Amino acid sequence: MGRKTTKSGKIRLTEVAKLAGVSPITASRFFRNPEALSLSKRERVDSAVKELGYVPNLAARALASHRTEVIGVVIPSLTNNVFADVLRGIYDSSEGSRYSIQLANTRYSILQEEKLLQLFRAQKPAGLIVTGINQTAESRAILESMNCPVTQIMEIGDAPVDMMVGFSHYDASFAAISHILAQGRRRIGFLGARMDPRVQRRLDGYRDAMKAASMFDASLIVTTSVPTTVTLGGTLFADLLAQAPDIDAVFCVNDDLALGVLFECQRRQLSVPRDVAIVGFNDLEFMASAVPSLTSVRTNRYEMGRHAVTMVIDAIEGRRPQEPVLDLGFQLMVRESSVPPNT
Amino acid sequence: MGRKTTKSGKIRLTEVAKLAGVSPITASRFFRNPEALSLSKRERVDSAVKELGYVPNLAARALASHRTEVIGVVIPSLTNNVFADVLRGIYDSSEGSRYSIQLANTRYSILQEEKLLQLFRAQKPAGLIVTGINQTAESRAILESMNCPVTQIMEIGDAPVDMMVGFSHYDASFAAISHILAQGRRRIGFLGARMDPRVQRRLDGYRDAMKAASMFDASLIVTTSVPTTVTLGGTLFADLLAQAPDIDAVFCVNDDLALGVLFECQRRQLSVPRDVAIVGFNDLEFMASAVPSLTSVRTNRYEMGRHAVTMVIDAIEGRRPQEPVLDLGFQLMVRESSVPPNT
DNA sequence: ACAATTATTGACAGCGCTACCATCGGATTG
DNA sequence: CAATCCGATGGTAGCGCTGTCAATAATTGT
Repeated sequence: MGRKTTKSGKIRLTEVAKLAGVSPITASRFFRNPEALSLSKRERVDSAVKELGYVPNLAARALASHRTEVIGVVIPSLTNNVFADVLRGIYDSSEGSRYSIQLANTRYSILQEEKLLQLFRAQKPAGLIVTGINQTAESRAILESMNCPVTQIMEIGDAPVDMMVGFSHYDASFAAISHILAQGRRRIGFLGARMDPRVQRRLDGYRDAMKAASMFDASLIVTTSVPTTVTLGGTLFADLLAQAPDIDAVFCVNDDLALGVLFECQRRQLSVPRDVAIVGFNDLEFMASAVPSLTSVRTNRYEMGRHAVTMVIDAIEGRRPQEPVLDLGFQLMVRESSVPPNT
Repeated sequence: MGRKTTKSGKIRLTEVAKLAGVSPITASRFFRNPEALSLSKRERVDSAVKELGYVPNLAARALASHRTEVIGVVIPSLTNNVFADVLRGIYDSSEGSRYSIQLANTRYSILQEEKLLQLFRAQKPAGLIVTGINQTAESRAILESMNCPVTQIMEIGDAPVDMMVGFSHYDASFAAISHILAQGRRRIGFLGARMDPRVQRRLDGYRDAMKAASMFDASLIVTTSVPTTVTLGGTLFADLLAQAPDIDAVFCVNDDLALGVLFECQRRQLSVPRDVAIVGFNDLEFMASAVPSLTSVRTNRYEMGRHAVTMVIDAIEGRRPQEPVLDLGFQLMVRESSVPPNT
């Protein structure tokens, strides 16, 4: 009579309920709201589940409950190291919870984002994490109509769809430029690639900081919509030198560009930081180990992912945060590339 | 009477069928096997779907059909650039298909992998992509019992669970070492971190190439189980120099380590390649742009992702490949860091 | 021209679970 | 002590779709 088979046969909730001597609905509640069961039944169901090796059928659950346990994540890039860290935070935080992550990649296209959100809407996710605050009106309408918690990540702003976790790219950039100015540099170039909204705000911070110091000059700015690479950093730097040969510092919107600039300086026998100071953005791991070590703005990417998931899950389960906008800030990591060579 | 509401109300397949004047099952077939419908009905259903803005309920579909349209992907790391490229290929190829990707991260733990595979088994995915060929016996048993196409990626071997796409890490490493030896270098150090199975095979290739040239010396090898970073490359190189001061070349199991070695050489005023040749692995983008440019082994990561998905989808739909093992090979990208300075 | 075959189509039942409400003791209250 | 309430439990009905198989229409061969 040993039909307590672990074989992936027909173990449904009904079987569990039978073994535990309760009704199926009680067994169902064991998973969704165990506190509602009396201790004795809870234990009986628990051991029945274990004995039978029961695994819930998620499709049936979703169909019957009109809900899923999926958190959708919309990011613009899979190759950008920045998002790799965010994703790691997201996956780390979602493990152990009942929710699973469904990833979607917009490739920096807001139209693609709109399509992906439509897809998500059809799936009725339990929660959603989207990148940035520059959705199209249509995307925003979808998000607002979704009837599930939404967290916008990577930056913060005034009008969250629901919740936000990020930092001010404008402030971070402003702080970086202020630091460079404080080192006595006057002709600070700006190098930007793949000018997404967050990079635009870094440019705004640069512009305002330069204007505040009466150092602004449009010919110090070189940008392109091309995706970032290290090689591109060198190219942009060459362009910058061509149009403003007297620069004494470069602010790069990300660390890959900064590394490219460093290599280009080596190629041109320019001394860093004597001839040119270099400051990057994101503080990827290699920045500390370059020669000279490179100054950068550290952002809390992993934590951003963790918080985003936690906020969404908490909101799904009714624990809404006091404050919907969470500012994770940034830190300027001052290194050799931006301070006087002989301090 | 204009109840052709686009409002996300109650548009089920039944409504579509009614509007199209067919039975629900015919409407259902429109999605799963449109060729089976007569042209007239196909068009009627098609326009009904569009008019009503019908979106299939995936949960109901999964419940009724005992299948999902999910392809599970098991990778060991989210931060490793190598997998970022593979993932990009996977997501790019899955877009436009009916299948969605479910990602899971083992963090290089084969026990974690086992757990994740158990989870996947419960969800009955349509297909599975797993990293490497070193699953536990238990994992392998799960994979074989899953009754869905499985593709192992990143490397190739003799006994595929089902299909494979990758390349020989042993051969790639052997080729790299042969190249360095051909440049007249004799004391070639080996730097390895996070010694996962694929890195181990690179070590095997190194060892055999060195032995074949009668140049093998265990004191030339420095490895650690710590995860790779650029900084670690410098540290390992320092260790190597300490235990074998006479080295004239370094082979690094990945490009991050190689970059770290380059920086460490700059710090120690060692000339590359005159004093030390450097060769990396993977050919990340920055290798070409470093000063000097760094030799590396190019691997077709993006293509690996693309092929893996294509193979799985084809197999799901009954188009099994002639040859279950696909070798994508590698290319040695010879650059300044490994050739004589004055050629 | 007629049986045999093949392409289309539909009826029925049910996938495994949970929403909704009903039930039923027992505790609380005036 | 009856009226009320509450926590714990169960019964009934589907959720929206598709597998199975039978029924019908179209096609073909001889």
